[in-house]
Amino acid sequence: MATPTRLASAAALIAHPARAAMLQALMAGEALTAGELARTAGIAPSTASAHLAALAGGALVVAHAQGRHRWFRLANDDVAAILESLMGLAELARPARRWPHGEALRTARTCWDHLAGRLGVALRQGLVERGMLRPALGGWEATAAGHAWLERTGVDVAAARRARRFACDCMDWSERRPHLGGGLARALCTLCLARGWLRRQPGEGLARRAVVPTPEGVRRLREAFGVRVEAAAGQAASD
Amino acid sequence: MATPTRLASAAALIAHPARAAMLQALMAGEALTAGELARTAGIAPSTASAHLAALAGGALVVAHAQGRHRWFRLANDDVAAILESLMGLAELARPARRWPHGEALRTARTCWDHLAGRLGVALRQGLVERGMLRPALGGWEATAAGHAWLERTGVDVAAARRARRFACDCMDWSERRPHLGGGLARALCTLCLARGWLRRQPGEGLARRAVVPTPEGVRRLREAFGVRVEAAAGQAASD
DNA sequence: GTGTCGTTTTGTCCCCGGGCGCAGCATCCG
DNA sequence: CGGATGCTGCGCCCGGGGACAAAACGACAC
Repeated sequence: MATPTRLASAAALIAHPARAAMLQALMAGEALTAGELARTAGIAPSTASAHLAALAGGALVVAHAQGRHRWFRLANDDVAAILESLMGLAELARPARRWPHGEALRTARTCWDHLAGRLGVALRQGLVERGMLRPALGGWEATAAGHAWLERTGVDVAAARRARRFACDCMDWSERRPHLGGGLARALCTLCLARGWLRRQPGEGLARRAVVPTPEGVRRLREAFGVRVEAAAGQAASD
Repeated sequence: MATPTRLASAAALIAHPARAAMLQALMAGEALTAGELARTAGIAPSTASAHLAALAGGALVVAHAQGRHRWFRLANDDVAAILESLMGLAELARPARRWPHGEALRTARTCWDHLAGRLGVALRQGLVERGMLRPALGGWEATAAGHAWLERTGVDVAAARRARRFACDCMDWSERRPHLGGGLARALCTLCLARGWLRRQPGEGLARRAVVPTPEGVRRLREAFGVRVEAAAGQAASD
């Protein structure tokens, strides 16, 4: 009876609406304070504190005290992958005929530390079609042309190579097709945000995951990656 | 608030000890009746029936009525993959210093429809090292030599190719290294069981997942795949 | 030092999810 | 056709998990 119980308790950490809301917010990739997470989940700070202690105990999040704040973030990308696949499972169980989460989220969002949604899927497709990536053991590696081109574009390829995985497929929960994960995808996401091509949404909770392309971003993404995105038009998720 | 709730309800299906026990039993890959699952989970048939209805509603399992029995099995390999990764998460949270689930389970077991444990990991390593497989888009493909050799060994390669994925890595929860999943892995598992090289454990629950090599199996696995396994020595998991 | 802010601990209350037994229904057996 | 078997729906009961308020604690600012 040992293992089923452990399986159950691992899932139980995610199974609570308030904890799920916090985890969703953390899926944006940034660290958040206990107070922010409490507000996001719509519960009292004391309640949130107990939940966060449970999540930390289950190795789903890690805490980092700084001054009178405590910053929480997801423990690692494995946790993010599990959350995404569970989202996919939920979607599969009740395929919504109407997408209820706001168009912005579907257009472009972050998945832990990389890009997802239509943008993420298109990005992967663009890189592969242009011969920048080729299949490798358990994922993708850069071709010679791809490596040169990435460096020229300003991607920190060296940092990407230090990651556990350079580039791998990560199933997109809304598009049902893979987008790119791993060190390269992280570097790309960082680049787009640093250059101001994409901007994070100010909202809370799930809406926090959405990113919207700036006018310059629309142009650059088309030029650099051959990705067609619309400028910020969709409404943010109502959370 | 829509999506966090859905994430939570998807996880909640797994979060219950009784349901988790049933899912674990189904991870052996065979279909089981409602009564068997009730006994496995140690609950009354009526309770089990309610749980199974919930699992079916959540698209985690599928039911198939035949006579006065109802056979349940996991809905698909995505579900199996999610369950395995949650097991890994649980293991990560509380790394047991002593493996509490019985040696047999760790030596060789099934993971949905393919082989896992030390045997599964060694099998993958053997095939790769001997040049039978090479990396491909999102997994592995057979080399020319590999194809010929697999057919000669009696593996139903044609059936394996019809699967959604021919061969891909599947993280092994106990070994923390990948074993082989996909159509090829399924065919290999089928072969080993059909030829009597491996025999399923008679137990219930988690123990059901264990497979033990017969004396002939030990020899054949070494000859055919270069895999060293011990004959049935470990005790079955106490469940 | 004193006030404020963010977080956690403690205590208390309340609600609902899950347990079983029983009855009902379908199926197979002789 | 009657009895045994397998599964499910209904009703009732119980226990524990999670909610908040209040208070304690530590850190920062002035």
